[in-house]
Amino acid sequence: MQIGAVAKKVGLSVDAIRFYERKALRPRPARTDGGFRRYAENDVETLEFIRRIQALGFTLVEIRDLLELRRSRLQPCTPVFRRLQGKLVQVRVKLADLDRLEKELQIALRVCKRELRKRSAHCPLLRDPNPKRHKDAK
Amino acid sequence: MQIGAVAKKVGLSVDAIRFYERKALRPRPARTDGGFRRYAENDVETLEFIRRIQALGFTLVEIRDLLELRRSRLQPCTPVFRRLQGKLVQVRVKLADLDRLEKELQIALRVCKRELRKRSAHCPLLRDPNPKRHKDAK
DNA sequence: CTTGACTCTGGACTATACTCCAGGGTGTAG
DNA sequence: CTACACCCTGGAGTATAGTCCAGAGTCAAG
Repeated sequence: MQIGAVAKKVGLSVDAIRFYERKALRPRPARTDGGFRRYAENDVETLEFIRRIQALGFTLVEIRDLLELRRSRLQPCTPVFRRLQGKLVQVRVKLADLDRLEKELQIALRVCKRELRKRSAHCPLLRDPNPKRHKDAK
Repeated sequence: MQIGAVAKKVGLSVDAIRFYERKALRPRPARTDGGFRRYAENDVETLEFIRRIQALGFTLVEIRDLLELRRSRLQPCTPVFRRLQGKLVQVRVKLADLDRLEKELQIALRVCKRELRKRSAHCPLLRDPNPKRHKDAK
């Protein structure tokens, strides 16, 4: 199978596959005499693995690391488990950040809405988007 | 006040302030004869505004747009309100994405944990991280 | 006038995950 | 043998929000 066929099969672009190769995500590609990459089913599976792991929020660098584990005969769960936990922590931190952000936006929207009801022309957020603070210092 | 003092005051780097200027986030800076930027209290407020809005998740391009509203004499709430709503929608989309991601990771972790209890050496995630799918097609 | 702290400009660099391109070679059907 | 689809490489470009740098000039105090 050549690269175009593989790309179609796994839903990646030809460029992306070559990119992964440059980034050492893929081992070594077999070549024809003319220099064309030749892929086996095995390679398709690896690429699908990459896509699945990426969907779990892992970066390409992290995926490279997981692929190394995958290549070993012994494929222990523990290191995978640890990495998943680490990623879960990261995701939860981001969730907390976004949650805080959402609340801030809601507060700002409430301020705005109040002002709109008052039919006042001036938006207080353009002056001081944080209604809690008063300037008096310095 | 020169740029270093302003930077200290608002908690930005000197480079960041100059960067904002290049990106047209700041109007025009007054200069000394020697070419040094001179800032007034007014500029400090604008920079603080930028920081606050950025903390609400707005990009520099979006902030530039808000700064324009801010510069107008008439500072109507309605366009600000609309922008805040748009941003809220964006944030909620991201929250939903991350939430899905979190659940996926939890599923993967459960699979892993089960395997660890079985004391099996091989991690199923390295083979097929998505336990729902079976390969048989094609 | 010298010194030292500060500032100036333009451009290169960081990270991430690719995409797009030119200019050329390959594979295969007819 | 020709045509046409496909493939090759290396490098540049995309977006975001800055940081870091060299080499040069400026400002204020002593």
